[in-house]
Amino acid sequence: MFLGEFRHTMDSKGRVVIPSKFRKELQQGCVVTKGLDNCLQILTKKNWIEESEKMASLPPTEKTSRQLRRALFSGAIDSKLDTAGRIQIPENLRQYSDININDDVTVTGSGPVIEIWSTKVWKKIQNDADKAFANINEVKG
Amino acid sequence: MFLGEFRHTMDSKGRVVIPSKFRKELQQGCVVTKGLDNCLQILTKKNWIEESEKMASLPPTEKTSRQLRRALFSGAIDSKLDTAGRIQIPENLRQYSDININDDVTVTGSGPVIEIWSTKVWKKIQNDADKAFANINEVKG
DNA sequence: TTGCAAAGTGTCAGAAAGTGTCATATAATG
DNA sequence: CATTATATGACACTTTCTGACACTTTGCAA
Repeated sequence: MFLGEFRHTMDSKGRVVIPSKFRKELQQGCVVTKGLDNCLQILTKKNWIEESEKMASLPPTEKTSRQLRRALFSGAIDSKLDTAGRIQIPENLRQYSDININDDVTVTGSGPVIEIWSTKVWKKIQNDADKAFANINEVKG
Repeated sequence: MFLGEFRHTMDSKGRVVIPSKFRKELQQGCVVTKGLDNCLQILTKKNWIEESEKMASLPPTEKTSRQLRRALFSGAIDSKLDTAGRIQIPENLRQYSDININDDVTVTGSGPVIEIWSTKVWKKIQNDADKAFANINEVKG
């Protein structure tokens, strides 16, 4: 179970530090995938296998299942932490998440997965979420 | 399991570099075939045997299965990586996939198989695939 | 047959990208 | 406050990519 919010930067080689609290669970390797709203997700090996097996069992003759398979697998990458607890983010995922070299990055624990955000995007998302929350309360009240 | 998305170009002799992460599994030889949606597929020897057996067992009386079988077998070529990790794409498969000499090529891991795309085509396919993927997740969430 | 052109294959070197390690700075903990 | 752990930048090292070029093979035609 991953919890919390952490600020880091992407180093000049495209690496991001994973908060030390998260490292133990990722020791056996992890998979980075595209998440919703332009974030990246880090899954444990175990978690990934569950997700991908669902996908692999879909019939390849159907168009939507082909699409799903392609999106999931092409957007994923098998990885592991280096000795300094960092993870390498490949070019295509950097583009997807809009995180460039030396950018500020926010790493959040989100239950079973870890999410990686461009801090710029994260702030906006959070702002929107807060607004929505405020509105709900106004309506209620 | 093949994962990820990689940009390359087809060299002036019709060869494409296979990303280093994929090479180990292809060391024993591989088969290149026509895939659906104008991509090319690379299968491991083992995978090819399984696929082709499935195909051979389809009833030859049905038109679509005959078509599939012809496309699969006539378009297939037994190949191997050269010492630089490249693979030669024969003329008929280049035409099929719309990849010309010196074109940009995207190589994607798609679970059990590798797919090779003209980057132009891939961008469109990827867009569709990402949409389908986002929809599924929205519904799930 | 012989020569020529087209296509395929092998090898190499420079450039680019990725990886590992260390030292210092910063933060967390008792 | 002292001690430990963590984060970050710097740098060296390794791997991979790419383009170039030469060699081999094939098919065709003189």
